[in-house]
Amino acid sequence: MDPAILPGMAASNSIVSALGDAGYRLTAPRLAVADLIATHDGHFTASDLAAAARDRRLGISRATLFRALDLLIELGVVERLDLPTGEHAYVPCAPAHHHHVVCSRCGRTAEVDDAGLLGAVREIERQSGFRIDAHRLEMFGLCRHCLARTAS
Amino acid sequence: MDPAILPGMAASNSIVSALGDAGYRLTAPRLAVADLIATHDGHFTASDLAAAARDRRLGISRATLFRALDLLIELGVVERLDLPTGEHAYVPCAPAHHHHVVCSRCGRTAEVDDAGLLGAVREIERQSGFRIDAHRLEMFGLCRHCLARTAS
DNA sequence: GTTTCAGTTGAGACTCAGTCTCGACAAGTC
DNA sequence: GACTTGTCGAGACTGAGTCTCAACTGAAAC
Repeated sequence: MDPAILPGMAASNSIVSALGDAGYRLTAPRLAVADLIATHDGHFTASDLAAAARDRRLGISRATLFRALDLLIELGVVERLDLPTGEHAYVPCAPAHHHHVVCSRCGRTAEVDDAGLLGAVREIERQSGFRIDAHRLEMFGLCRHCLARTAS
Repeated sequence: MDPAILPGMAASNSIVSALGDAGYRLTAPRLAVADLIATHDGHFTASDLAAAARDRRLGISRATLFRALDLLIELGVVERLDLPTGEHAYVPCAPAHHHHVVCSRCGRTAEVDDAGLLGAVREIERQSGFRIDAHRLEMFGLCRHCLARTAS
């Protein structure tokens, strides 16, 4: 194990506690991945994460990184997004059902709750004759900060 | 050019007219791709399309297939979906803004219009402080046919 | 009819995200 | 200490999608 990975570097972090609560071992590579994710402000791609791990000389292999990501997706603390460009990205988030708004300029994301969407989905169910079991809404635009910067 | 590709095989087809209207050449490979897409009932993946082209011995290269798909996406007559499995799929559709409901069992898709979604998006805009320029809603469930089959 | 030229093609190499396998290691249990 | 189970890194592999390049096509200009 690479000495650069030290448990404790990301002690206070909801991702770590989600791992622990679910009964998974809090190994050094997992803590390191959790820490990398926690330091990201908005969404990130798998290769962003791999590059960050390389920069910090964490010595985490690609396979381990993807395994950790899968685990965190399964636990609901990370979600996979599909950007309009077709790229896959990941965002840290709360485990409850919600949707993401992604800033097209800086990559910041915000989580939003239902906000009347469920009504629209029920209406669509009625229109289409489908029984809708799952839905995914992704929104893209400009965040508060980028809007302010554009206006000034 | 492979003699199996004969223009006219897909004469009456909205995809073909969209190509023509946009000023693109109606070449045999493009007509063949349009025809392949038109014969698909629900969504399909790029490799489905490649396999179908191979079965019919159309002699269309992968690059040409992807080029044709890109073109049709640009024209808005085909849309790219992200299935819950993480796979990319494509669906033929109308160029106007709409959303897709995908049957998780048989793959059939239905297009639905806004149905009150815009109100929800405005509310989310207010909540989050973002200016939302684009959104994508995908819904997954069971279509009328699969529901009936399940019930019986 | 010939020439020209942009648009289009197929072949195949390439990239990149994500998966899989395998042998090694580490922690907990007996 | 032996065993079991979970986890690890290395590296090969897969498959979608892209890129390049030389060849071809067809419409327009001459």
